[in-house]
Amino acid sequence: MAQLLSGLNPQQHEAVTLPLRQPSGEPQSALVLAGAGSGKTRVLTTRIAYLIQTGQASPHGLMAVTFTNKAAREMLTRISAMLPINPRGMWVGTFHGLCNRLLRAHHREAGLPALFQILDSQDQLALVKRLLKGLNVDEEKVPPRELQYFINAAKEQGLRAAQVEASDERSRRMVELYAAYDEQCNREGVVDFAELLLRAYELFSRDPVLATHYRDRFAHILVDEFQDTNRLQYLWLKRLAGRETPLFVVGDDDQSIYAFRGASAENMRDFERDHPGYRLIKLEQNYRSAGNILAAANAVIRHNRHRLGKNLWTTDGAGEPLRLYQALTDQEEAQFVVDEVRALNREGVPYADMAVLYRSNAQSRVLEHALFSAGVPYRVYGGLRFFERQEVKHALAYLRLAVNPDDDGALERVINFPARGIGARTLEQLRSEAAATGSSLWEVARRKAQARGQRPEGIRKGIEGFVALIEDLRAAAAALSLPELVQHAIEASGLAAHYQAEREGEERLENLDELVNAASAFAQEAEEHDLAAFLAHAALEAGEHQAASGAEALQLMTVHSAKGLEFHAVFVTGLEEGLFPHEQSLLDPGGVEEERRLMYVALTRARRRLYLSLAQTRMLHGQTRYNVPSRFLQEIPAELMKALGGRGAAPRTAPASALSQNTGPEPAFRLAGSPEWHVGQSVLHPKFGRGVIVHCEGRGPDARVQVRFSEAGVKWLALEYAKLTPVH
DNA sequence: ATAGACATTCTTTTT
DNA sequence: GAATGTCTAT
Repeated sequence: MAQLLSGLNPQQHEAVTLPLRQPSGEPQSALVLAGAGSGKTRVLTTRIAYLIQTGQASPHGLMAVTFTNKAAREMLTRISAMLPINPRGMWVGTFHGLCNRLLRAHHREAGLPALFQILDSQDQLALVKRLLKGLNVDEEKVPPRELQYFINAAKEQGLRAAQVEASDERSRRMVELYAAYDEQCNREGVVDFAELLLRAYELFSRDPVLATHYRDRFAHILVDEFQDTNRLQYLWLKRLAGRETPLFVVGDDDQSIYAFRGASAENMRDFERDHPGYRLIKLEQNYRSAGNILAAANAVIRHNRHRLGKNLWTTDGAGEPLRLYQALTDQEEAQFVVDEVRALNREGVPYADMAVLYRSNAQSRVLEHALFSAGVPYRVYGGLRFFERQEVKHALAYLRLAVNPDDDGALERVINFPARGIGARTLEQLRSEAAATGSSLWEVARRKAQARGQRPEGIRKGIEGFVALIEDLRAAAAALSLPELVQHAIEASGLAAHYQAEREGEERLENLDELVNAASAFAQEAEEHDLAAFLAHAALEAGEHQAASGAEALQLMTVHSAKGLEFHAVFVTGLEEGLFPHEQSLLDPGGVEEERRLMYVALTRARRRLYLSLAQTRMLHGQTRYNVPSRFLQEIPAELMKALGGRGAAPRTAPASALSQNTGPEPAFRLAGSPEWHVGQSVLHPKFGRGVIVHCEGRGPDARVQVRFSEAGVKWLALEYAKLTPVH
């Protein structure tokens, strides 16, 4: 025990050993405000170990919820390092993972088929599109993305279609479509991410006996990254916790970076209201970063209003100054990163202990190019994930059909991939018949195949072939082991042959092999190893199953995915207005503050060395943009920073103080030297050739011109995207 | 029916 | 620039 608690500072100690009851007998809830690098995960895991070791909790009676899979894994690893217990049976996981577990166990009570499938956002969008098409709704009128967003936003508030208040015509329409969407999901036996939570939440209201059972079981609920929870997640927690269960939540309002996804700062306030006598513990001592880095982070975050208030400090020295580099172009910025990274590596810093951070994934390309040319090993997080690759999704779709052939989404995805002569017309027939009879596409297809199979000339092709294939897979699912089944599906479906024939198919084949490997790994590790569980795993954990995670590689990632990590040296790149803070964020009220929190997260990832860089010119979406330094740079006291000179003689860097001159409050994004377009002007387009402007319309990003091209005729072009050059 | 050209659209972050 | 959707030629 002493060993468990040794080395904790007074606040950490208090959090870990906080009694479960208040003197009054009320449950003692706690809100631990844990600054970056203040030992948050340690407190959480040590408390769990402490509760178990002192007999105040059993591993079985405790639930710990995290936001990401990464955090859940880390927590499990640390717990099993501290305690001689098998953590597998413990309820430690993400909100979605735990809800999935709950719904699998009680699918009947939740009104779900035993083998319900999980839609990731891609699948969800596809379903929305299919729905709109089926209802003959013009995609111009109701953009699928907006509907998807509307549905998720409602669900994340805990609202079903019938409960959404619709004031105007448009929202009434959206609500109708939301209802139709849910019906479609039910027909297909599929569940989207938000639905996992909403179902589990409703399950407890609908089934009081079950609710009581779980309330009695989980005498302890601990929540990580509380600032990132949304409304529904909080409601779910409250319902599960009941009156008698103390909630132990850990969070940092300054690191709330998912408000855009419905994470609600309100939850922090509601927590205070809902838990009278709760204990507030602030962890402010930072064990990660040098003084200057913390000073910079504190200085930046101070510009936010409505904070719960927290200031990081350290007993460490000030350390080095932050290094600022202002490049002329994004390529030069990338080169700078390459040079510094190599220099640091020569000094003995392992590549894996350095990270390059950026605001958006699109920025990684230039960096990757420079690193690749220089032969620096690197690894990119995020981007296209393993289970999101098209070949993997195709294979998974076949497997999903083996589990549940009524899954129309999966069926549409692969009924003609690889091509087996089922074209748009055939599919259209299937669809209309399915709509008319209220059955799934699979049922219609099977009926058709049977009817035709009676005819003597029934050669197995087209629909018949497909139906036979799926039936074969269904039979195989019962007979083969998981990896064997995956292998069989890849071959029997023709996917393997298809990609073998394709010139660029090699990598895809490798990924399919990797899928078989993933299946055998899953079968070995997971407690449940049937196909349905594997498919759920694929949906919930899109997987960093990224190409060989080279142990000794520089880490490239977005600031979002860097949360919770730390590195010896960190490069925060692209510190430009419009990029970071992102231009989209400037529109909504809390946007800039969220960006600032993001900046705070970025800065606090560094232990010893922190680089800040920007480029005056950047190629983005095929356009050159001329950017002004980020406002966040001005918020860092100049004396903490040292401006680095560029290579060569040209004075291409500005001293820190110079940064403050040209950043006004204006949204500092403009297209440099963007010519004044006017009617009658001659222009050159890379594809359409020469033409003359005949109409101008709109301003800013919406500006469009109509051009009469000598070859290509008359076209409307959006100035923001079209690569038009003026001709004089 | 299908592949491939061509055009259009959207570009923030993720369970 | 990429990914998706649409049109066209086979």
